[in-house]
Amino acid sequence: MAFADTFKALSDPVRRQILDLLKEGPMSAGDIGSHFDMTGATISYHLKILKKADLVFESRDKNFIYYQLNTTVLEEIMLWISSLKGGDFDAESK
Amino acid sequence: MAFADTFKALSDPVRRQILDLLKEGPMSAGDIGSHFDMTGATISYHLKILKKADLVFESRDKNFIYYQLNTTVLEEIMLWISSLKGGDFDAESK
DNA sequence: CAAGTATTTAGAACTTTTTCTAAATACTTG
DNA sequence: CAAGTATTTAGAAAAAGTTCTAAATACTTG
Repeated sequence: MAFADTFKALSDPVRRQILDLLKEGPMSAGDIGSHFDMTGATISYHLKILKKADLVFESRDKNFIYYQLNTTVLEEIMLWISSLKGGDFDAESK
Repeated sequence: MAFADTFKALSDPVRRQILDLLKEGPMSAGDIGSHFDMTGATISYHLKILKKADLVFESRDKNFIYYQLNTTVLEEIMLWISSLKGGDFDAESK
């Protein structure tokens, strides 16, 4: 939702790992969970936070809910970070 | 120190605001504190976390401790984020 | 529609983070 | 060195975040 939510969402290692998994493509909640030693309920909690931060979105098919990366918000984060580095983004990348 | 510490450090709004302040240049702990409605002890706590994450470093002069941005770590963060966006950083920025 | 699978929600326990107050340390200068 | 200013440390209280178990919801298919 907001800038602050995105940073909060990214601050947890489990959630970053979930995002890494989703680089490969959409994945059901259950599949995601199978990569962790945690209950499905806990995974669901993390997915909710990622969803709230607009870092993922879901789509339903049959009995599954598939989660997918949403990278649009990352742009904003990159801009903020590069602003710390003293200005323009493109100018720095040679 | 580690990747995870950097994200943790960036997850707090106060700390992000401190980094924003430091864009203008080095600042003493007291000066930084004067921008917030918090005790100096709390500011000191946040500075410690930023320092541990290598996002700032300090230098002493007279009776003051000046804090300064250290942007080198941000590179790593940017790389991780851009990797989520499906690969190369420069290739995406047109 | 009943039974089964997938996922989420609720609520409690535990852990971590943030903040404060009070005291300690560090340095400067008369 | 004493007094003053700047900052940090310690420890406690409060707030926020993470995880679990148990139960609820949602959807699918025989």
